[in-house]
Amino acid sequence: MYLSLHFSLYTLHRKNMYELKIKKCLEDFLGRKDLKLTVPPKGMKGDLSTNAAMVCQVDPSKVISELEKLDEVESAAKAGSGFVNIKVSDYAVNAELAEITSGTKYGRGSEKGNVVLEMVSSNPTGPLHIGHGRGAAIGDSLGRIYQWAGYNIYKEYYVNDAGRQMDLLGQSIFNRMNGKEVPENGYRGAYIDEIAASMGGCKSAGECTQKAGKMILDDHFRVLSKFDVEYDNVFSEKSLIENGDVDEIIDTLDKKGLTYKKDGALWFSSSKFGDDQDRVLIKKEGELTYFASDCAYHLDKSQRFTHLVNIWGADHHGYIPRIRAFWESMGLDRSGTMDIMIYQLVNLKRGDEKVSMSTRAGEFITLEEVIDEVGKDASRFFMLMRSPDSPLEFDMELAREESKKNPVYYVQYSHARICSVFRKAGIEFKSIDPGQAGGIGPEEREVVKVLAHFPYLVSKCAALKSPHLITEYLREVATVFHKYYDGVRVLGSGAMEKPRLILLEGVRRIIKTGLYLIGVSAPEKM
RNA sequence: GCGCCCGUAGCUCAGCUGGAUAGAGCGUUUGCCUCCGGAGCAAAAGGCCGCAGGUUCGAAUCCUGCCGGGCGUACCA
Repeated sequence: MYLSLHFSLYTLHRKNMYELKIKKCLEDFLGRKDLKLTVPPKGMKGDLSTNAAMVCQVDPSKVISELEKLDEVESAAKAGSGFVNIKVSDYAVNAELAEITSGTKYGRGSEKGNVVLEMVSSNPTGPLHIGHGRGAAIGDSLGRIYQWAGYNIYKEYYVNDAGRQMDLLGQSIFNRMNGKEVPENGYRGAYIDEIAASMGGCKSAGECTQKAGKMILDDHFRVLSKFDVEYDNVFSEKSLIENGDVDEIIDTLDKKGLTYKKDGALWFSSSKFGDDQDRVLIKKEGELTYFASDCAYHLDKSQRFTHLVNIWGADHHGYIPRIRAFWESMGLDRSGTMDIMIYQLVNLKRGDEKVSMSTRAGEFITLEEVIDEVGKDASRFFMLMRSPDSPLEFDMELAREESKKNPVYYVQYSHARICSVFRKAGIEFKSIDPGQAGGIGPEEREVVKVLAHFPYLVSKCAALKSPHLITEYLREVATVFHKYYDGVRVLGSGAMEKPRLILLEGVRRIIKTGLYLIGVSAPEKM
C-alpha cells in the first residue's frame, strides 16, 4: 500500500449533541467504545439505531431501559434483527436546532496540526485544463474542510521553473519569434504564438524562458483566482537548486549509502524502500532530474509542517512509490505524515457529445473557457459531484442549465428561497432568539434530523478526504427543505411562525456553510 | 507483463471502518400552480451490486482468482 501514510482515519468522527449523550450512555453502561450509533435505513422506525445489544450480547431490554432514562430519548424499541431503535425526544431536537442557529461553530472541529496542501502545481508551459480544475476544486475544498475540522492550512503551489521542459518552452517561443520551426518535442499551438507576439522580443532563448514562464504562471493564478482558489505560497524549484538544497539532499542520500553510479548517471536505491526500480537523481549529462528537486522540496515541507497532502492527477500516480521511498529512506514517516491523494481524470461532454481533449490547436478547451461558459459555481460543484477515485463526466450542457435538473441551482435555490421568506417577512434573524424553537412538530423534526447530520458529515469528509460527500449531502438538505416548504405554511402560521422561521434559518446556515466548504456561493436572490 | 483506480437501475453515480427491505439524480410514465420564489412538490416503473470461490451468525462492503474498462509503467513531469 503506497498510501499508508494517512492521517489517522476515523478518529475524528463527530457526533451532534444528542448523539454524544446517547453514545456516552451506551459506552458507560456497557463498558466499551466500539458501539455504533447510526441512522436506520429508510422505512425503519426510529431516529437512531444501535447495534450495542447485539455486539455485547446483552438483553436489549436492559439497553432500552437505560437509554430511556435520558432526556434525549423519548423511547427505544427492539427491532427484529437485534438492533435497538431510538426515538429522539422533542426536547433534544429543539435543543439541536437552537445550537445550529446560535453562533457560528456548529460542526466545527478542534483537530491540531499544520497541514500543507500542494495542488495543481502545473508546469508553466501551457494553459490550465479541466483536469487541473478538478485538482484545484478537490484541493481547495479539502483545505476548507480541514480548516473547518480545526487544522491550520497552508496552500502551496510548487513551480517546476527549472529543467528541460522550461528550456524547451523558451526555445520554442524564441524560434517562433524569429520565424523558425519549433524544436523536436517542443511546444506548439496558438498560445505559443500569442505569447511570442505579446512578449515584445527577446535576445535569447533563455530570456524567453524567463519571461514566458512568468507570464504563464501569472496566467495560472489569474484563472485559479477566477475559480476562487488562492494560494499562501508559490514555491520555486529553481530556488531549491540555486540555494544548494538539492545538492545537499543528494549528498545526504550518498552518505547513507543509498546512491550509486551506473551508465554515467547517479541513482537512488529507491527499490530498497518499495519502489519497483531505482531512480535517477543526476542524468548522465549532469542535469538534475525533477525527482531530485522533488526530494528536496518534500524534505523542506516536512520541516515546516506536521502533515503534507499532495493532490495529484491519476496520470502521476506512478510517481508515488519513488517519492514515498525517499520519504522512508529519510525516516520521515516517523516524524510526520505524507498523504498523496490521486484523483481520476475528467471527460468533458456536451449532452451526449464528447468534447475532444486533444492538445492540437482548436480542440483544446482550457479551464478558463469552462469557467466562462458554465460559471464558477457550477464548475466547482460539478467537479466535486463524484468520488476522486472515479473518472468524472463533466456535462457542460447540464452545468449551464438553470433548472431543477442542475443540482447546483437546486441547492442554491433553497438558500435564495429562504432569504426571500425573511425578506417578505421583513425580519432579520438577529431579532429572533433561537431558544424559542420549542414546540416544533413532526414535519420540522424530519428537517432538523438531516441538519443534525452535518457535524458527522464534515468530519467524514475530512477523514476520508472526500469533498464529494458534501455535494450529496447538500442535495439531501435541499430536498428535505423543498419538501417541507411545499407542505407547510411559514408566514402567518400563528404560534408556529417563530419556530418555523428558526428552522428555515437552520437550513439556510447549513446550506451556506456546506456551499462555502466546496467553494460555491450561496446567493440571496437568483 | 507489472502497479494503481473503476465495474451497483436504461444513463451518470452514492453507499464499501461488514449489519436490518441496496439508494440518489437524470431519463420514462402519471399527478400537483387562487398559496411565503413552480429554478418547486408527490407517485409509479426500473437491480443475479462484473463472474467464481473463501472468511463470517451476517458480504455491494473483507480475502483470493478470473473477466472487462481507464491510467501509469522514461536518464519527461
